[in-house]
Amino acid sequence: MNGRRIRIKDIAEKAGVSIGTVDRVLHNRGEVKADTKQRILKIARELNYQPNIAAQALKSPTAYRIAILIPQSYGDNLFWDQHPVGIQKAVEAVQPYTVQTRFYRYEMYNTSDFEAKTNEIREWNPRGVIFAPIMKKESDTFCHQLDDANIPYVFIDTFINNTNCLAFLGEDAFQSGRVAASLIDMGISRDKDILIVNTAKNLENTEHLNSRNQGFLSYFMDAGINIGKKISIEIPTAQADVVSNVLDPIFNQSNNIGAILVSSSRTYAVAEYLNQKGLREIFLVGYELFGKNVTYLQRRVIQFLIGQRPVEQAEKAFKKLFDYLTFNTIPEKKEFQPIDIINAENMGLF
Amino acid sequence: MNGRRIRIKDIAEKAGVSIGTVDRVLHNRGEVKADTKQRILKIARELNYQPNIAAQALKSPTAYRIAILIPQSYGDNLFWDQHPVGIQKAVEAVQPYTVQTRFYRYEMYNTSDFEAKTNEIREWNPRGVIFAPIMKKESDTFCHQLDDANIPYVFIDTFINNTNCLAFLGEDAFQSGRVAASLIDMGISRDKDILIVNTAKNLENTEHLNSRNQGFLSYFMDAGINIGKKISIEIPTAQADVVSNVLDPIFNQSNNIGAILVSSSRTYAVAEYLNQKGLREIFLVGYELFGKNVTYLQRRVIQFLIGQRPVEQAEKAFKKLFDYLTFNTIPEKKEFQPIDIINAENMGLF
DNA sequence: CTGAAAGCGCTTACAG
DNA sequence: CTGAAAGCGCTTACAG
Repeated sequence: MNGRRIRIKDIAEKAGVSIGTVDRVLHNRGEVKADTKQRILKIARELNYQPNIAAQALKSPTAYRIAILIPQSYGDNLFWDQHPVGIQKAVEAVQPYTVQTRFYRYEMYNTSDFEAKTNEIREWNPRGVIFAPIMKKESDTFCHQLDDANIPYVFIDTFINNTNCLAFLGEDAFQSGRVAASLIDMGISRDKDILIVNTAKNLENTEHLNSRNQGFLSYFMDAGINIGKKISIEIPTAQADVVSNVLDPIFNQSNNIGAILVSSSRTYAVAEYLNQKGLREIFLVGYELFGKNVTYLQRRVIQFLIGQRPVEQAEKAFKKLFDYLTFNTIPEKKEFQPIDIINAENMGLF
Repeated sequence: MNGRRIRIKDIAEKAGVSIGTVDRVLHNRGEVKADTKQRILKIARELNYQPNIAAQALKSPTAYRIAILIPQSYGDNLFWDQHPVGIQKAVEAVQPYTVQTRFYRYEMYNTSDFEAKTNEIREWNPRGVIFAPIMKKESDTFCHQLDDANIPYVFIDTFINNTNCLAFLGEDAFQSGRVAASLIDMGISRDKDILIVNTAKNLENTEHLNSRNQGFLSYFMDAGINIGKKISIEIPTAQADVVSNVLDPIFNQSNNIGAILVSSSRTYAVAEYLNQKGLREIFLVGYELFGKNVTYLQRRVIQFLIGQRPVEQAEKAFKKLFDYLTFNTIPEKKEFQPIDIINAENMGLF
């Protein structure tokens, strides 16, 4: 932190060349004799040269174009409205660099809309892309297109294999299933059954809901003490009548269910049901702190929500992409977000 | 984000003056005719002028001196070694500005050492100070000295009233006591007793341990279902023999204790005791994720740790001070950190 | 009270 | 293959 900083000029003097030549070497802009190049690099290393980013930024006020491709909010589910907030924060944080962001929001599970949006992005020709590859096959195609165009991309929320993504920021879904399990295991007695509610339309295409389920079950294989049944069901949409149709047959008869896990952010739909039916003894655990989930957590209909900090997720994704574009920093490939355990007592501070 | 940015030059042209004059007005460096001043300010506002911080930073490589006054680590307790990490991150984040930080670490509860360190700081004459006002009276004195010298300061960890602190970053101690209570309430049966272990030498001087205790008890007044006794005891130091001396009389006889709350980061000391005694049925909750606490959490001797993100705390404190010094941004005065609930399943991701 | 000029460290044409 | 010069937007003496 102390002492005067090394400038290009210092390197140039030591090497007996001009600053232009040093710059060429440092940026690999070629056309430098091999041995002067080596000499300069050696000196730069020895002096531990770090470019002055103020000067760098001052010279290049060209705005980076960054495209962000994420789902629309749908109905009560405002999960995806949190990411833009994070992007905004990250953009402000990289001042004095200027950045131009554009959001492309596709309809969830609508593959043709997804494709339309990816085409718009390619027309815009951004320097980098941040996106949530919820639909595997279509995302794969988009990755290839970006690879061909030499545009780096960062995944958020969901990870898919066998791509050249620069990085991934998201939840360790398997582990978050385990976290949910550990809370339920503690909250209900040993012999009670547990109902697992999945709300996705098409589970195959949403790998991380699967992982949450697997993680949840794995916990009871090695660490949990609960020996009750684990019953999986699916609720296609969050509408009240649909929820009732699925849950009534279970709860209108005698049962041994002590807890429910909702593997997605639509936990409020089940909370609504339990609340109306007066089933307040059920220990309910679900995902994501926002909207109606907050209300039901506060009213202690939901016992715990598992959070994955979507704002921070987007913020970090942007930072990684930006650092790559600006400083050529290769980020750690996979970074998992902390898994937040949130109940009525600590919710206010998130 | 779009369009060309307004520069001083643009304002100067519109006002029919030179850029020097604009600069004088913008920085209140006086000596400008009143009406030109008004004209320039008006234009700057209309054009929504924002200085280019790259250019600003490039011109003034004068490093801000920031002093950080926090306790030393002591024994196994590495809590205060986490804050320097946060400061470091924050300093890197404000590049291209250069900052010179100096850490002054006082011996916990040693008032004369604290005073010695505050004198050293005043000799160094920093632009701002970040400090943990653990000892109320001595901290008060230091605040007055800083006020007189016109040096802004930010509190971390502990808040004290009636000072001119720029901001406070820390835990809502009362609420974190409630969080601990809610976990214990869920983890043990209704009629079990709860032991509250306080480890500070001098509770009066450490207000936030008191607040945690109060919050903990308050939970059982309004939300908790546990009706067992709440027994408070004090353990002066974390040494194994001292811990045994206090706890043996309790656990060597028949008792009804189902859970222990340790109100400080020295939770590991109690975990060590429980582990050695084979008291694995006790539900143990304590504070701070580091060192031996981590080990015992992993081994499920500790059920939950409450965390307050010390790294992030320091990071934010620095940012607030820096933004004030650089951009004159007045921060929100009191900002509470999120209260993290951490168990063996989500600990790995923090 | 005000303007003109130098310079922060870098990058980008341009000239050789 | 290399150097000299201009300029990014601001601040800081200096001259008047």
